[in-house]
Amino acid sequence: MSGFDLEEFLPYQLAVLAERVSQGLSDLYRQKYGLSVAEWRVVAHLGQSGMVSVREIHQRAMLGKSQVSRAATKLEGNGYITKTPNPVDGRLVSLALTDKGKAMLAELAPQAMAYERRILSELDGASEFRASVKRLLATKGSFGR
Amino acid sequence: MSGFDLEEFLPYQLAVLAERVSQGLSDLYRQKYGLSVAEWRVVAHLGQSGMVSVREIHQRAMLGKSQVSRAATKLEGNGYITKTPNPVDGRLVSLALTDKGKAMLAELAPQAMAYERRILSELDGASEFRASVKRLLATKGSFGR
DNA sequence: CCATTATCGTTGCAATTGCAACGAAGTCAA
DNA sequence: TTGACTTCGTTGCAATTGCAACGATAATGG
Repeated sequence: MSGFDLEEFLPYQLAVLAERVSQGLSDLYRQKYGLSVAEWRVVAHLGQSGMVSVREIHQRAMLGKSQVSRAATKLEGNGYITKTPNPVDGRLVSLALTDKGKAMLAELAPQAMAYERRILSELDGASEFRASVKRLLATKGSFGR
Repeated sequence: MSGFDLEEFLPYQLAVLAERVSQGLSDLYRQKYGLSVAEWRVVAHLGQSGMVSVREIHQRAMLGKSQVSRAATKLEGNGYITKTPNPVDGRLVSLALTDKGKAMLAELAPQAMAYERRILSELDGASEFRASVKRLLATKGSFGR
């Protein structure tokens, strides 16, 4: 009717694709460990960063402050991470993986990477696709304003 | 620490990218018409399909039944669409744009397409990127199971 | 024709979420 | 040092969401 086709519209396609990919991945860590997306991201981030504040994860993992705070509380309750006040700056709370948390990540990480490989194997020009994604992500600030 | 880098992880990148793109777009239609994402998708879908049932949109626009139902109710309340029981199958509710709804879409569609162009202009191999996205979307069913 | 089963859209409810407000802690300037 | 201002993390609250249950309608099978 109008010259607008939702199914050919990039923002829509990206939303659907991201949702699908995220869903498939979440099956991995939800089934076995009951993690939410936010919890998974916190754990994954801690895996590479060692000991970080809530704020740092909030910024780098694209999660709201509340999400990180609540995810951290729950992860602590399950024994996957520790929360300790930063001795230098009392406002900060340092998060770190426990041994149990590390073990969980050690099991999940290979599966996650295999999942990623499975997705990319659908593509011929996978490397160019990834480059495009990174290129778009590098555009700081929403595209709109 | 572990060999897992969240920021280089495709599912994460896709989620962030989709969120960003969606956010920028939503600024367009939220500011002027107060539409939610679900409402926008319903309107956009109706723009090309004419008269469709709730269920059809539910399937094709990747929205939950509840989302479509509630979006439709609100859109009807604002005078953008009509809801009429299907005379052939009494279970179905046919949705269609009103003139007011068509006018809104006629104004928003060009802006949305311009926004899409702006995003793609960030890329050199834009067409290949789009092809990859479509290719991945064509993979029916979550990648996981 | 009737009984069973399936489908559609709505709605109640519980869980999740974002937002704003808050207290605690730190910074800065006078 | 003190007072105003900023930053960090948590929490209360309202809004949004998904899920399941429901009533209404249609399809199926005997």
